[in-house]
Amino acid sequence: MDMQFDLAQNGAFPTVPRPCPGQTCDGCTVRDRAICADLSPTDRETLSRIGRRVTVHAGQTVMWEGDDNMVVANVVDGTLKLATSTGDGREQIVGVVYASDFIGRPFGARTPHSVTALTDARLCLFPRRAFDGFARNHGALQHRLLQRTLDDLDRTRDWMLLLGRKTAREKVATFLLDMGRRLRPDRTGMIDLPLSRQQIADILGITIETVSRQMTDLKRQGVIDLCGRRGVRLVDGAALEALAEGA
Amino acid sequence: MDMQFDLAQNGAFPTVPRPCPGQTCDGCTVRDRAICADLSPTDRETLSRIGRRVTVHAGQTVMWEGDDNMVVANVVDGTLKLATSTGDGREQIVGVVYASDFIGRPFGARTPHSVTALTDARLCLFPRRAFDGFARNHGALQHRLLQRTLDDLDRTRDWMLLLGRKTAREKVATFLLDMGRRLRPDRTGMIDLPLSRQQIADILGITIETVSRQMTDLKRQGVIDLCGRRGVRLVDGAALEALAEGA
DNA sequence: CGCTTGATTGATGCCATTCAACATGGGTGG
DNA sequence: CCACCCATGTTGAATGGCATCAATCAAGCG
Repeated sequence: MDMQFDLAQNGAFPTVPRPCPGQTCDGCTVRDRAICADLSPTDRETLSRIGRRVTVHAGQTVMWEGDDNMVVANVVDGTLKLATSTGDGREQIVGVVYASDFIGRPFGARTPHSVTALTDARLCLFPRRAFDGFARNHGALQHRLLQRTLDDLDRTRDWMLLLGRKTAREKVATFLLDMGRRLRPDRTGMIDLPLSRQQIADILGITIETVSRQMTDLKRQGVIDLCGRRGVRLVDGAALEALAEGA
Repeated sequence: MDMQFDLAQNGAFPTVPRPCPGQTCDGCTVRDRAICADLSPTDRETLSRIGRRVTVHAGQTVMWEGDDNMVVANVVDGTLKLATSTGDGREQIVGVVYASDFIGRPFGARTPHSVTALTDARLCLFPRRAFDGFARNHGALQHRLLQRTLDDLDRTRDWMLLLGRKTAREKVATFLLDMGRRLRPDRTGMIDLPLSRQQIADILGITIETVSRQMTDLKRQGVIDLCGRRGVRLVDGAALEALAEGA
């Protein structure tokens, strides 16, 4: 892991990322999908003044598991991973967040898991305590946060079935279908995975070699097509569905 | 699984469990730990009139994965499991709930996972839509629900590390420590597991035989002591901690 | 007592990991 | 622009951990 390196190079997070002050909610691309969507213009303005826009670079870790919980944020742009790891370095990715998602742990003293940027990303960052105070007084915000957390919990629990009970083949097939749903293919049907093999392995709870073998197997079977490191085309979706369920 | 049997015997849930009407919040044993804790007496009274007390028997399934989402509930007494399963019958337990916990999926049309009683249990049951409506208008309730959901999400994500990255030995050790924290031992230090070997296996994502082998191994090492089907004594907690982290 | 259900133990095989070599390709500096 | 390099990905062979199949054991119960 290059976390130590990131830390040395960039310093601990809250003080680090380059702020882009002066930016308001007016041009915000996620304004009506993020948790602030239901706020009145004046409330949104108030919230906006609590926070600030920052950018983080791919590989940079935004929050560390177990640290004092200082900030929460909306993801304006980019992709980040949430992860935990064992004492001896085995890592499990417990979530991947995209534009308009919310990160951090409101109403809690500790950061439950690390947050690391997979791509360059822009965040709308709030000091946690200030955000907590604001949320307590704004039911609409709190309601959206609740909805989002309930959805996250459902998805996370579904993923437990994959981690605990599915074979490597089923895991990879499920993962590819998931990506196919989330990502827009280009005109040839090719999609560009936002994750390395190692990251895929850390999501599925298997090794990088197993990911690679399963992918080439699926290619040999004509179910998918591989192109370069990150390109995949889902040739036979129905077959993938079948394999994902254990056919 | 005897789910089909339960269904045939008792009918689909919402109409089934024997109601115990007339009971109020006054003598409720979980009143100040459940989500209703922060409500004013009059609000609590209102909420109480929306719901009703029911009892369910061990083995009975309260909600079915994928069904229309009709009810939510407070657990007054007993233990229940939340589970999902693959088409071919492999099951993964995604949560275990105890007295004062909340079950069901507010603000959602579908039940995301099944809920089954592990012991006889008493529930304070609410029609989902009515509960949703009440919650929307009561920030205190919604806030507590949010807190609880955030905690659940943290715990669930932690469990993903176990499912995805830990060995059978580590899984069993972690499970036993978790039980040791949650359950009160008797004067000899013995604790009574609320789960069968099959259920433990379904929580840890391994087979019943592997659970059994790991337990007897730990016993041979003098780390734990086994007594009957459900009795365990954690003899050497420090050693267990070490094994849980991969020593 | 037999019957049933749950738990333990044993034998065997397979899938995923591990260790290792090799390929690829994106990026950089000469 | 090409050669080189390092990170990333693929492939191979061997090991081992866990699942599977199956027999035995231990309780509870009619």
